[in-house]
Amino acid sequence: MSAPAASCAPLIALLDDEPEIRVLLASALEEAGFRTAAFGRVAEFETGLRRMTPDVCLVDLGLPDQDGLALVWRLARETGAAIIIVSGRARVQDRITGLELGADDYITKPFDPAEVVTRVRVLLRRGRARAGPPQARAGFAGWRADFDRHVLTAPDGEEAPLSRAEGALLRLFLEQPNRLLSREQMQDRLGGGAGSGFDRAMDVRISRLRVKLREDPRNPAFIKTIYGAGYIFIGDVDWS
Amino acid sequence: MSAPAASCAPLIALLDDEPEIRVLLASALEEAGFRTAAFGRVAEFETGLRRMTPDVCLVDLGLPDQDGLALVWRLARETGAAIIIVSGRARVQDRITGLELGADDYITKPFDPAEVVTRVRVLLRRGRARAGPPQARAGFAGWRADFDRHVLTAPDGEEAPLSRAEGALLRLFLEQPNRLLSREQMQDRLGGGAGSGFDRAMDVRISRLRVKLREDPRNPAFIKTIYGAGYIFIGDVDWS
DNA sequence: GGGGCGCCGTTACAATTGGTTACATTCGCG
DNA sequence: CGCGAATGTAACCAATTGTAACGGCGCCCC
Repeated sequence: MSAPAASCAPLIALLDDEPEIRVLLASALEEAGFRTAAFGRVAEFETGLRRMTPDVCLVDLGLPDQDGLALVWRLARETGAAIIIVSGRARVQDRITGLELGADDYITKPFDPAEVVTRVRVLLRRGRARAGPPQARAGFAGWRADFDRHVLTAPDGEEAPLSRAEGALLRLFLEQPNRLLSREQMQDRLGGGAGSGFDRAMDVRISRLRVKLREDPRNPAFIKTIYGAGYIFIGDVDWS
Repeated sequence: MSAPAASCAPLIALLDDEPEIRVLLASALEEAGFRTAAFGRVAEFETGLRRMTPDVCLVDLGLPDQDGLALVWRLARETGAAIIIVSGRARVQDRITGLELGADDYITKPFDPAEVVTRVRVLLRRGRARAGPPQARAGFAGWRADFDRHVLTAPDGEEAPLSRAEGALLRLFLEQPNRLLSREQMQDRLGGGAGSGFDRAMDVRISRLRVKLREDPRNPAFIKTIYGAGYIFIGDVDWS
């Protein structure tokens, strides 16, 4: 959890089909010092998530264009963001279902914006507490990466130099293991220059990093490709 | 965060002055597989905390012998346990105060024990999420599916990579074994493309998944077709 | 200043994925 | 058994991805 916000204030993504509610929530959250990104439809929302990494997602369930619960399920699996459901359905069974599917909180309408802001803060508090100071070394599956010395050590002890781009990319993966990262998100984090529009640079960087990780091209062990979506690093990472 | 659970089942500490509520909550939690420790007074509760490390504390606010909010504040600072306030006070300001002081959730009376259990699970889920990848493996009839690594292992040990669509589909089946799934339900859940009107895509996906499962086309062992209705996965699935 | 060298973005082309289509097969129902 | 609808699946194709090859750029050393 704890998507380490790109720059400064935590980013809250909003999904609600009613514009007044979007405005109500967005202004309350911004007044509290958060950045917000509001959407009215599931499709837009998911497009938006490709290029940003919110810390918390606030989603309304009663959406016109798609089942909100399916979205919650996907969000819980594919993003590290905390999820708060805001819904008009107040029955206990609805709440239980939403929470079981992966939501972290469930707020029923009508709601008080101040309470929503507080619950957002609560979720961020837990996420934040975990984020330690940036470390320079990490290990996974017998491998070691040293980002100060820019060296990658294989399980058999052999060392390979990591170039700047490779190191940044590997570090990004190791900070977010087991999470889907879209190309846009990766580009954002790596500050990878203009790279607007059509760019295969990320694919090539991935490819080169895979070589140093001795990946089997047919079935990579660490960096998996999610067709049409991005990449995901699989493994237990421990920073030390 | 994430009080390192002693050994087996997570421990939930209860504090409520009404014995019936203690019993109600304790039995619901134990039925759900948790260990519980119930107390009626703040003093007893704090004594108990010296000899045990609960993963979650469920505390009632309207206590006779001490201000509950002060207790919440101490718990939040001094223990790593997640805190859920259970209170008769339903005003927004009460909830905000409790959450600001360090509670992770706030449930108002009267409550449904099932929802309390679910919210406890949610908090434990977040605490554990840090340790490693979520459990994303399932087994059935000698087969193993690893949805993080996107690998399907046959009973004879042979591994086959699962593409994204195949993995999502298989996962959907394994989460709902022995239940009829209509094409619409599956499409919804997989969040697949616009699903414009007439689509045979699902049939083709099923077909491809059957190949990897080495199904006999004449008599599939796992994925049965229900003519005119949908598909159903037959088998004992255990998630580990 | 020049040459060598490594990094890294770009391009081109091969391989893979997954939706669509077309046609064979099966099912439900007389 | 015949018929139409539903399903299985091979084949096709557009989009996406892997990666080898090329070339610009900065850097170091002489």
